[in-house]
Amino acid sequence: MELNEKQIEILSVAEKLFAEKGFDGTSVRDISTIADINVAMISYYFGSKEKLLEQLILFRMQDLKIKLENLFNEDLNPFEKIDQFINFYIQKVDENRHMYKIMHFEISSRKRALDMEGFHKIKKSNLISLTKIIEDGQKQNVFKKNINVALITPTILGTYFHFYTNKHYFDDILNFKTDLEFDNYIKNELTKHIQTTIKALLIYEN
Amino acid sequence: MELNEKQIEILSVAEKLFAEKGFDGTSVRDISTIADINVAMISYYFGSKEKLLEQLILFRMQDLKIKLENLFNEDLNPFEKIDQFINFYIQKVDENRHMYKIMHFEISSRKRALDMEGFHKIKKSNLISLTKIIEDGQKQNVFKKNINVALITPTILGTYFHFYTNKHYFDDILNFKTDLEFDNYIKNELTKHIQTTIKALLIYEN
DNA sequence: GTTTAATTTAAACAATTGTTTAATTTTGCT
DNA sequence: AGCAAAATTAAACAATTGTTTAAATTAAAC
Repeated sequence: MELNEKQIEILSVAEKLFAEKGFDGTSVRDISTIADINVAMISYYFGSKEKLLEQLILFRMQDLKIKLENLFNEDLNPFEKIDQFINFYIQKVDENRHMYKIMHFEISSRKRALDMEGFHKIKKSNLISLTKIIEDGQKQNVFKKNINVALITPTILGTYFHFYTNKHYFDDILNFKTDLEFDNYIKNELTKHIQTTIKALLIYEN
Repeated sequence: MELNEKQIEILSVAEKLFAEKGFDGTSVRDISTIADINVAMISYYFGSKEKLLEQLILFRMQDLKIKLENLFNEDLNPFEKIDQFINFYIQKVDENRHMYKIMHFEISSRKRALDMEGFHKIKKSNLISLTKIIEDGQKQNVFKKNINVALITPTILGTYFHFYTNKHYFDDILNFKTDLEFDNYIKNELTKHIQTTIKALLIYEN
């Protein structure tokens, strides 16, 4: 489906509102008011509110596709590869935080199950990339054996999301005055924390 | 406010539905139907749907209060204390997974900001307990210096929540056939993973 | 310039929402 | 048993929901 400027504008407004107030907490009139269009245009362009969500997912899916293959050609040691992997991963997720929030906390509880397959496929592809890095490090004897790779992603993404979804709390205990401070903390401290955590886990022997 | 059996039953039904379908995705008629009561009883007992949510939070808040002080009297080394802390923490959170999901992913996006103070207070209290354990380990020279304690909790809770909220995905890649398998995996493998991760982080020197 | 198609609009639609009403039933107390 | 309070009910309420209609406007094609 070809999307014109106006349709993309509507999708962008919807994306922000869905992430902020949830799908059910957002009315089509909310969307139309902020997007400065007539309510009927949503049905006209997308058919329904539900189909608008489906289009939004399809539209953003390409952004979510994180290209990680190029990490292998470079002449980096396994630790540097992990650093780069996490840095790139968090950066991409952070850029698409609205969409990721919708994917994780909205659609998982949908009545009519939406197409999660594309999303799962991307996740699996990223999991394979990570597995390769780790196996590489194991061959070089810098990472330990018996690593459950499937649990690395929950720690990477989980740490990020927990921080992001509890913004108020961390604004409080870390004394952030502006949103920029919070964002910068994610880019620097939090990303570094996640990198350190994963690297530590990969060499730690119980 | 005193709560009778019927009121608690209503709150329990509402809790489950709010966690599953969200606050806005749950109608008072959904609640009344499942709780097998008349719709008007919700207004009669709680005043409104919003106040029902407030009561639910107050009611469950005591369950969320995790008593961690007793961990210090025992004769455990810092690693064992971390293991016990995480084990107890995850267990408590897992028991109250519905409420935690509501607290994290529902209320944070509420228009009329609800009382998050009690919840934040509990979190801060737990953070102090964890800080004591870590400082103890640092004094005994088994943990490294320069640990950002505030980022430990996001990794513990974040890993758990990411796993829990993406149940479908992990059912798929880890081949769980029943909910029990998933639950047992949390109790055993995932908890162990989190324990290992945090202990690794606490000794890892960059 | 006329015609056709695409876009945009205000209004109406039926369904669902949270809440209230007023009547009825049940309960607890003396 | 008699009475007052509490609990429960079906019905109605107004507001909001997503969606459709049919007319009006704009754009494109010839």
